[in-house]
Amino acid sequence: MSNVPAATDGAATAPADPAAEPERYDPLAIEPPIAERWARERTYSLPEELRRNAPAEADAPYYALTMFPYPSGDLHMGHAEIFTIHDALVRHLRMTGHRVLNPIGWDAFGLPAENAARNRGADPKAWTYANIEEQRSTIQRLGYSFDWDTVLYTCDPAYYAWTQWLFLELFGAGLAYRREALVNWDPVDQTVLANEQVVDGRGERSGAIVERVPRTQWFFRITDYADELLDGLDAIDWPDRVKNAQRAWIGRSEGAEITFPTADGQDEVLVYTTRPDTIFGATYFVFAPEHPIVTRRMAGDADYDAFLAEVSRRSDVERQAGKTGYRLPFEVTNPFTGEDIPAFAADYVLMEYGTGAIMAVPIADQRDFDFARQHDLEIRPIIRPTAEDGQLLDELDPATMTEAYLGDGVMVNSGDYDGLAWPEAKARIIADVETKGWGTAKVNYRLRDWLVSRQRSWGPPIPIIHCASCGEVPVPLEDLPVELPDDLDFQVQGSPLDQHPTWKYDVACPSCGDEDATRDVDTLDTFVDSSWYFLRFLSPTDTEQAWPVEAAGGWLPVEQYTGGVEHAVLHLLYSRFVVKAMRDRGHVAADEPFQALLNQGQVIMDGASMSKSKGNLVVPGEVYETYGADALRATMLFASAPEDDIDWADVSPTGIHKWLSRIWRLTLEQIARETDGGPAIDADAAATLDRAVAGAIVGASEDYEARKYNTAIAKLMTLTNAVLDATRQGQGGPSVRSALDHLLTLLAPVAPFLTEELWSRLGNEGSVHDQPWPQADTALLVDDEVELIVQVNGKLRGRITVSAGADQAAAEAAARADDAVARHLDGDVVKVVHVPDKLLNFVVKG
RNA sequence: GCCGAGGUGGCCCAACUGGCAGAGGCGGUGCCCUUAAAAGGCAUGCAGGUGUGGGUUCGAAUCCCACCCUCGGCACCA
Repeated sequence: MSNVPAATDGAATAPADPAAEPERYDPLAIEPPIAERWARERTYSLPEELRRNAPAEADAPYYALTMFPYPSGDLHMGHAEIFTIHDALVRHLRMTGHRVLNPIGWDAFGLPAENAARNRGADPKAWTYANIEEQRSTIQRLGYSFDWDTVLYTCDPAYYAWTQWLFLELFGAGLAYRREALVNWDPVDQTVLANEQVVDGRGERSGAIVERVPRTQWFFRITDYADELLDGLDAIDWPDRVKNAQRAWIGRSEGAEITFPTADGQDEVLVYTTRPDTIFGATYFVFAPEHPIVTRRMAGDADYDAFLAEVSRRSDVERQAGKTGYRLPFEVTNPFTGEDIPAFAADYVLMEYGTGAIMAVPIADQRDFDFARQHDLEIRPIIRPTAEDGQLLDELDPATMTEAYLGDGVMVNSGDYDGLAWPEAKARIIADVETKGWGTAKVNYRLRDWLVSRQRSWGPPIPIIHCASCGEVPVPLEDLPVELPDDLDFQVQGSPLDQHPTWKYDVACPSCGDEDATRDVDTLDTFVDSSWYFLRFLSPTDTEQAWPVEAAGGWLPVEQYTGGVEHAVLHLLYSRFVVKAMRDRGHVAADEPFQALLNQGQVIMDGASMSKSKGNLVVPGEVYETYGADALRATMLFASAPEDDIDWADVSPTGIHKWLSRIWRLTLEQIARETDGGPAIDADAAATLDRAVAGAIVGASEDYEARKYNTAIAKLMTLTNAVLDATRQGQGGPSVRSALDHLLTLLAPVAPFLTEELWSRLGNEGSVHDQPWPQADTALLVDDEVELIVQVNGKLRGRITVSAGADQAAAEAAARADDAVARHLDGDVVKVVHVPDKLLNFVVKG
């Protein structure tokens, strides 16, 4: 980088008149010109050849990524926090010798733009880009050192052409398919949703209670990767809570599928159970209400139709409140007992999980227990509880039980299996089931396929053409992107794209040429856009390929990903799936997209989340327009460790501003002394200060490595105080200058503007951000003498000074010579504990 | 209900593999500067033993057990 002149004209205008007011720290004056220069000169861009090719080891390549923002408006405090953490990380990495790939873009498709169009008549594209422009300007004003050469927008046809390509790749691999299923319908947003987007029975965005409706929709076959998605978690460095959330979401369970014949011999029903050992306790049988055997057998039954209608109207919340059941007019035979047991249709059994039918064991399953109590069904004890040591406990008495028994025990009333502990019984029964041909061992997952189609219009059109004779035909690659029309009417009820007068008809079947073929009118979920954007950053303008495969091999996985925990099972799971699927198609070498993940905490206010309606909203603008970007950044980082929440009511930008002002003043005073030749601090003070510098380098470096920016800043404050102490009488000299140079270098990732300005005012070469990370002179930190604390029976009784590395004998002698200690050594000394250079503890008896 | 994180001075927040509890900040108080206020400067721990009860240990904020509270996440998945 070229030699940087003083970032403002401040240096040139610094007053030589000693009587004049000293120049005050004015971040609002010094920051904007530097920010503009970084933007103009693309200071933090990586050379294109480096990014488009596999990087060399010697470059110490590092892909640091922060979740790209959704442009719903200007940046909020959460954005400022995560970008600040990420930027401190990136700037520190650069100073420690890494070539950092640090891109930014916008997750620019999505419903808010469409809602703005519907409610205010805005053009979704114009609305989106206006918000992006506002965010970009704030991001640059705050000094975040992104690479502006690789900006991407997911709503740009140059981007979504490749989102559509990705869809077709998956379609070609059989990983994208269309089928009818019971799906989540959001009546407010007027679209279907993925399971991951439904929280507590409500749409994640709209908050509306979702309805379960049968619809033909597009899915990605993420369940093909369920096992790998689960096992892969062990190899990545993510917070446990995110891994656990994904494990729970994938929900692997081991059990068996067993066939139960109907008593009339007409049908065979497959059930899935994780507790085949409890089969002797199966006293009734339950089908999902929509189970095909039931709907076939009950066809034309008005009473049952009424039940079905009732059940499908119930929300999840209602379903959990009580279990609705319908006694079916046939029975099912338990293959192990030969008994015929009553059959029900009930909404607590889900068609979408397992086989849609269960054997009900009320003694050992809480839901079956509840249902049995409600419908007065037999609860048969087939397990006798045992204590931890295997000791038999009292037998269960169904008459008095209030809940199912889930603990350890041995089988009873279970034929040949009596007396076995249940894990053994489970293994034996599965083996016997297989031998007899009644079923097989089976692994099941809670994870469902990813529903990706949306009935919305501000998203990438699904690149499929429907033809009466050829079926679902992919749009030929040369015809990508399938572009959105720019004259959509957002006032219509339902999907604007579907109701566009010409768009879907203006196409012929690519296969047979049939003019009656139509385009698929659904768009892809925004989570599809964001499931691969980290790959596109390598070559965002490439028209030949989605990403350079070679380069992707070198840069992926992203070494450090930072972002919010709200994506634990959405974006973060989808991206993992996409990378694995693309890997299997030969497009990327990595197994995982993100090697390490850092989830920042929330920015809250007085213990509550901020919102306009609560009137406790703080926005970045009001902070940086008062105290500057550096103060905003330092406040965020100092407030807490990155993963902890920040309560804005507890933090003080004024305190940080005061500290930065102090650094400003100390540096300007030093510059004045160097100009005027003022006195130097004495040798003792210089030695003390040099030690403080070495200590700060060691401490701050460790903290930066561990990303504990709050304690790193605390150590820099300590160093500032040391400079203050040393210069109290107005002296300066080389040690003070060195301390300030080091302070600025160590502070650069946190406060990039102040440090850049002062670095150049001190007359240093280049940018402070291009300096190598300082190395401490650790010899300064080695003491000849150390203070040893002396305890008697663990209580502090004295302090003695001994030479460093003194052995126990020497330390003990010195300690006994100390009056304060000797006073407590009346009894018998039974033991002496010596921790070299730290502590001596006498254990005294009596 | 299950899983996870966490309870340390008035407040936020530190304390490496157990080893002097307090780094750093906020707030408070006093003084200086000022016509005054704000801003700034200087000084000062202001008093508490780490949520509760046990245990291990020479020694526990740190490890173990039980419990209480707070905050997140997941909850009919057979």
